[in-house]
Amino acid sequence: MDISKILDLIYELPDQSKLALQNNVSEIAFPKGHILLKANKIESNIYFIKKGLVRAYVERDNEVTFWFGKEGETIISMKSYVEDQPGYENIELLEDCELYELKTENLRKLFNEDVHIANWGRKFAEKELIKTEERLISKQFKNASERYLELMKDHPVLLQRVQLGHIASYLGITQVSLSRIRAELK
Amino acid sequence: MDISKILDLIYELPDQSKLALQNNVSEIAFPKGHILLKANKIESNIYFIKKGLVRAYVERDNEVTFWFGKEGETIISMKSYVEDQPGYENIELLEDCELYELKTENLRKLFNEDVHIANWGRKFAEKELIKTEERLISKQFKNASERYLELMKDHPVLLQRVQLGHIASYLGITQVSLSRIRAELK
DNA sequence: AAAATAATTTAACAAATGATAAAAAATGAA
DNA sequence: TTCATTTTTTATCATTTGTTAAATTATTTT
Repeated sequence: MDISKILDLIYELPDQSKLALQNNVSEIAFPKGHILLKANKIESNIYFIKKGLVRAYVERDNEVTFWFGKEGETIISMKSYVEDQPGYENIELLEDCELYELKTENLRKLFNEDVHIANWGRKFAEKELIKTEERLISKQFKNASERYLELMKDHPVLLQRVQLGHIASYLGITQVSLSRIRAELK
Repeated sequence: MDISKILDLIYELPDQSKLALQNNVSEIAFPKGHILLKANKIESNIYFIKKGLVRAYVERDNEVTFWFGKEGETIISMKSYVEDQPGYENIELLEDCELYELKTENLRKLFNEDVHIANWGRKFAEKELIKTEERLISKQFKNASERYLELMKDHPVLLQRVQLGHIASYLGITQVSLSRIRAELK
């Protein structure tokens, strides 16, 4: 997916503003397994996924995967981007990826100069917020089996491209529990 | 908490932009128990809490409380505000409240006219996003007892002002489970 | 203060999920 | 292909959380 399309998915910009953004974007590729962003570091870039699949996870006793990103989606260390503080997430590439890279510093400059880009940034955060809030609510009143069915319905492609251990973690259960749930559904 | 302080909590605006926002704000009060926002309706206002306490909940088999707002916080139907669609949340006042009211329509106009206000709106969504994401992650790798202790540490005031049934729902457990957890901690 | 109502706790049992270990299946490397 | 490694499933038992009902405590109304 090309950068113009990706930017439009968030919010349609006037040509001039869109060009200003695109002029700050460069292309870069990494292989499967690469760790793109590391926790406890201030990250100075954000990325848009041209091709490939990634996951965001935090390290605790075990790894907790809390987000998947595929073509058209934005990779960001929220804390770095918003508060200039070390982030909590690691980003691992689950497939070979082609990415668009944008320096946070340049984006900040554009936010202050161009009202359309500022609103583009606002829309991005607002849409992510709704998605996250809906997941939180879903987690709160659905059991693991219902959340699995919901994921199958809403994001069937993830089940084909992501190994089940990560899916289980994303659903907030152990891999063994997920296996059991899948067995019961047969 | 006065409106000037509340706006600054999100992002410090130049005087002129701040005044433009404040000029669109009016004061209004409602008693405890009032339902301020209703689910499945497009809401045309957002509110800032001058004084009081509210909760956001969705109705399923039972009620699921997923957010509390107190002095200085912003009350918003996310779907209405972001996508002009009926929202999923109800907002109930848990105490008598004094609120600042702002028409979404006017705010949208300001977003398009004033780059500072657009960035103020961006910061608001970004900060809410981080809070929501952190709660989602916490829900994913902590058990109920750990989440209760975390809430006690981070928001002790809620435990004094909110009845336990709502706290339990917010933690994603039943009231009976919360009672059991509290008994074990004694 | 007494009565009525609402909120919280306790108890007993059921259901869901976790932990550990082992087996089976799938994938990747030589 | 064969071997080694990784992923997924299955089985067993432990722990956590849910459900229901009743008892207790707190709050509100009369």
